[in-house]
Amino acid sequence: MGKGGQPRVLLVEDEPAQRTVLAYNLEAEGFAVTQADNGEDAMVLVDEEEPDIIILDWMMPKVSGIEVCRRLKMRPDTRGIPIIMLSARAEEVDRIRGLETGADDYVVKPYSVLELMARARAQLRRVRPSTAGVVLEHEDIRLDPESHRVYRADKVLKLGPTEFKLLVTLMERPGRVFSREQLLDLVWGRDIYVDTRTVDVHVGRLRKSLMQHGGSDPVRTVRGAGYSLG
Amino acid sequence: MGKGGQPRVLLVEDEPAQRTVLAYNLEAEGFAVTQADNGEDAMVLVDEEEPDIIILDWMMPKVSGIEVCRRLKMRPDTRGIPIIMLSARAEEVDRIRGLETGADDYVVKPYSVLELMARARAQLRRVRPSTAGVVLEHEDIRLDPESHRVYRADKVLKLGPTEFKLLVTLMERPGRVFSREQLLDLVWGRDIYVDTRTVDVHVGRLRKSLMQHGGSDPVRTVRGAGYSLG
DNA sequence: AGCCTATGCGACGATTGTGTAACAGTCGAA
DNA sequence: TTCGACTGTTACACAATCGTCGCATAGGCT
Repeated sequence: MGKGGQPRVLLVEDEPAQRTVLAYNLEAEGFAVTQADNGEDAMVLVDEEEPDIIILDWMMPKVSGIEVCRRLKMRPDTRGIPIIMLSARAEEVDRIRGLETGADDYVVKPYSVLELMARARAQLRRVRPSTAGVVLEHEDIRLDPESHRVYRADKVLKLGPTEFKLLVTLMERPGRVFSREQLLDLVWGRDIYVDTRTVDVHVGRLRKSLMQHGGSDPVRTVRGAGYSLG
Repeated sequence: MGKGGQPRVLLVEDEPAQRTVLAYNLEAEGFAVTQADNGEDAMVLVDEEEPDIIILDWMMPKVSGIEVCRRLKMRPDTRGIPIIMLSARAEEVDRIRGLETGADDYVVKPYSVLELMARARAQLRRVRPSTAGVVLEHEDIRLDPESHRVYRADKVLKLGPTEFKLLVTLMERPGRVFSREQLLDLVWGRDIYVDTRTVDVHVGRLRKSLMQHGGSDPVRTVRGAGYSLG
């Protein structure tokens, strides 16, 4: 996942009608969709877009789906990306071969769109090992991602969802200065159109939340550059 | 159990990417993990490490998972170790054969990591009834999985099946925030397609049931994230 | 100093997430 | 069969939170 927002899916399907329907539904479900209609483009887009998951048609001109799958599963940097293969019923015999090639799941046409979504989400959940278990600490601030709780000097703080994500981001690299654009990317999500000034406001809110029981301001403003923790 | 409280798990999976993700998560969940990428090593490590539980991939080079399972269940000294088999969807037909071979549970890929953890804990609890863990407790709520009964302040509560499963899930990790998707996975099951809002409704019902004799609301809503106990 | 830009902050409607009641469908027991 | 318990979905209301604006203030230049 881009860190913050929509999961990115690369949809590779040569049949335009099917691709469009699928893309529409995926977007309605909150995915950021990149489309390709052949295997060659797909290989390029994998590098450019760094998708979180790939939905791949089996039969395609030029480079077939299974070939794309095989190549991606051989590269160490792309191996981790889950791949869901789509296949027409007639090709069902090749099912085993598909999974052997490294596909993570397999959906036979005609499929239920709901089912495909559910499987896509399942894959994302499987691969993304949540930041669980790691308690972030900085000075007297303690953040537990698992329980979604933030403490300062052993007092529980109350923060909104965006403030929480913002704090997680800052605490993952204390001292590092994040530009407003970077924060928008990391906290809000990649392609979301929001004024960069909004970051200021939320930093302000985060500050207030962090100091709700007293204490000094742990957030540093770097004029002309951005913000950092400490 | 291992000496220091951590349950030891032997993880046998030949695909490095999957093994790594799983190991990471298991360790984050408090397991002591030993890894093997083939059946032969697995057999040796069973003796050397004396794991409390084994997670075993079905398909593997050399000695297959099912073969490892069969051998271990024949030896009197290893028969008692619970084995959870992992299998790709295409091999689902072999399910019966897997359980016949003696596997104690069976998880189909793609699985939710959370679910796998939950099942592993369930197996450990089953094998080790003497150890505290049979009866789940949190504050004044007591849940006895054996008798399927829930008490609060020594009064018996009446809950429906789904409410019960939901409460079990939450009580297995008090404080941890579960997203609606995770709860759907853990309580309803992975290939059931149900609206996430349904979770809200059942949480509401659980709340009412838990407070039917008075008392405060033990379920915490984490806006934008999910629910947790306490 | 004066000027210009970047930032802090309060206030405002708009949006989103959640709680809950109501409803219809399913299932099993009597 | 009829009954009752339970389910998943929907609709509505309310509250939390959001993004933007306006203006005040602070910082960095010449």
